[in-house]
Amino acid sequence: MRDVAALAQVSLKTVSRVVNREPGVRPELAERVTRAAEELHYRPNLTASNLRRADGRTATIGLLVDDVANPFFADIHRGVEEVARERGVAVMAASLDRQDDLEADVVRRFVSRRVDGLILVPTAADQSHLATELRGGWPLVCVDRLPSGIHVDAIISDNHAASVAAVEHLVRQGHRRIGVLCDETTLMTARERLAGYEEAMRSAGLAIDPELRRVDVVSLDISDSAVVDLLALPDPPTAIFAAQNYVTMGVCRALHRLGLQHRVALVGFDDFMMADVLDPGITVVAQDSREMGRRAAQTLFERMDGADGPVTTQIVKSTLIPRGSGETRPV
Amino acid sequence: MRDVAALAQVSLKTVSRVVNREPGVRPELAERVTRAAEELHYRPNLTASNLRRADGRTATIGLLVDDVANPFFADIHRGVEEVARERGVAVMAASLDRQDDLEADVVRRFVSRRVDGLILVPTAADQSHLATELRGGWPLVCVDRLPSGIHVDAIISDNHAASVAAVEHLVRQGHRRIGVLCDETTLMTARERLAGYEEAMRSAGLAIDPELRRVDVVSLDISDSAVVDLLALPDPPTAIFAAQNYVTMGVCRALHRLGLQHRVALVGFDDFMMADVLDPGITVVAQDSREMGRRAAQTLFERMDGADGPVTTQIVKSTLIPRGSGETRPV
DNA sequence: CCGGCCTTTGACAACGTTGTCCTCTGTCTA
DNA sequence: TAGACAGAGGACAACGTTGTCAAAGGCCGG
Repeated sequence: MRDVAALAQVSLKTVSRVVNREPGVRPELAERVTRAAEELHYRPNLTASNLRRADGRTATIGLLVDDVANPFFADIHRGVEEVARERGVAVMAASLDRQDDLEADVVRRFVSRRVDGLILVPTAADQSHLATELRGGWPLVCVDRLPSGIHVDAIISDNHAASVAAVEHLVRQGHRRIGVLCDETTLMTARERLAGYEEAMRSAGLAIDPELRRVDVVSLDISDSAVVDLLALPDPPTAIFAAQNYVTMGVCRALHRLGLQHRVALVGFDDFMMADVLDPGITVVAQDSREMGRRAAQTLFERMDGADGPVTTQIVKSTLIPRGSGETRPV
Repeated sequence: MRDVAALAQVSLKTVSRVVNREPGVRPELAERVTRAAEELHYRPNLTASNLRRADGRTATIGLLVDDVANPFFADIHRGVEEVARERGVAVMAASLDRQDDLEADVVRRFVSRRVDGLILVPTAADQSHLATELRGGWPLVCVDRLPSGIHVDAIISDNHAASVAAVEHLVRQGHRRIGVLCDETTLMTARERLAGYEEAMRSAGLAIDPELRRVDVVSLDISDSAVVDLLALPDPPTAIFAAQNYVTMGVCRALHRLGLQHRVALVGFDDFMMADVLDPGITVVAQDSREMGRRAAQTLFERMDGADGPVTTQIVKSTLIPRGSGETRPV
């Protein structure tokens, strides 16, 4: 900037004015500055600018998810990015891999970088440690899972209702023994979906057999073998409710390998690619993850802009998409 | 920091020393500073620190891909992140959506933020505009596609060889009319894979029928309808080589809908989830995209650390995984 | 022709850190 | 006991930018 000022024979401040399109510079002078900047390939240093600026904004937000490579979170990421891009805000993404300690660690790092706000998919069982970290109202929005221990805006799916609908759908096909596979119940989504399953079973007057419930299904492989297990029971389930994307995929794999994909019904939570191409097509509860990302970003930006209304929890509706696997009738 | 210094009754510099673990502070004093920092919830301001620091590093790198939600790029992202995390470096990701002008635009933005380096999946047909932007040796590494117009490190797949192998695989099953679907040929990967197809056809003594070649297949839907088109030809192909992940998925969808998945052979470039569960399993050339991301990040960090050896192009080998669809014989 | 006002420009301090260099204290050696 | 020396801590400037304020110049009305 100093060089530009020297070349254009003006003061630093004038260069600053031209670069920031502030009014009150003679067009002729502005032109001279622009040319000098061009010639020297001048690029403003946003870091320094942020430091000095009154609002101290860095035009950067942080996004913390389980895994940026998981299609569900990648879609959220994409939604966040779409909104952020419009405002010229950059997104720093980080994968937490469900490591509780990483959550606090990464948040601290992002705070050190003075991001303007954070979007978090809560991992740890308790987020109260963030309360001190974010005291003084650092904007934070949670997505996918509600945080516990802190009171902030959140965007989540209608986990409970959608799970009830999914299981009712299976009941309607005549299933009475319905298995359920879900992730660790420390996760709010897993708990809600499990609760939805149980409620639907109860209200249909069906027994809740603990044998048919498998929790801590944290990977596609574990899901696969859990299915093998379930189907080896003396009185195996005739239908399965898989409460998450990788879990559903694991069930698919197992059923196909066993050649039971047309015998055992399946409804999965969260849509995934090729679910419609498989035979039978996989009936899923599709979450609009991209929209969740968008809403999270919008909410965050509103808070950053000073919105101080009461904390909200937005629920994004999901849709049951029947494709065949959920319409299989019990033998 | 000023407050911490005041509370601990030391100078700013001493706080700085303690925070950065510089030697030469009495343990007792250091302890006092640490306690004060704790009490005031002091978080160092990395932005200011970067501004002042000798090396001017921001511990941030930029990643520019087509789309962060595309599983292929999401995996690259993940690979980059893994390496970056070890070094405490944050990753800013951005989707370019193949918009040529965005490439220059986003690079400029990242340069303004003074990222320490960039990892780019080249979108525009020509990257020479980056030469001026990055003059003076701003570290840049390209992934997936070679750039043109600039000479920088790159990590790519063995597109040509792997495509030859894929098509030869089909030829070996007895196919003589093999269709090929690929993306826009402005993309280096599409060109290379198409060239591999043609070479394999030629060296097998097979005619290259332009009717069997579809380019500009930029989405799953377009791929789907291209397949319908191809199979409606008077002399349709008995096998298809799909040169990209979404393209392959589109072919799958079309074949399944038409009920021809066991009649028409298929080999796809790039693996995808559920490819092994479909019936038949989809034979693919699997790229190790995560490894590509890792290597890109490693190479970038080496350059950032001052490595000034000759510019390299690393080729990450891909593997043909036979799963059934590629072993279908012609009728 | 003078005083007031508006427009354009620049000088200077400040943002929150760290690099440089200096001072002070205490210890060791001759 | 004096001098050298090492270790600990602080004062100050600087990083690249922007906010504040004042100065300079031109224009207008009286």
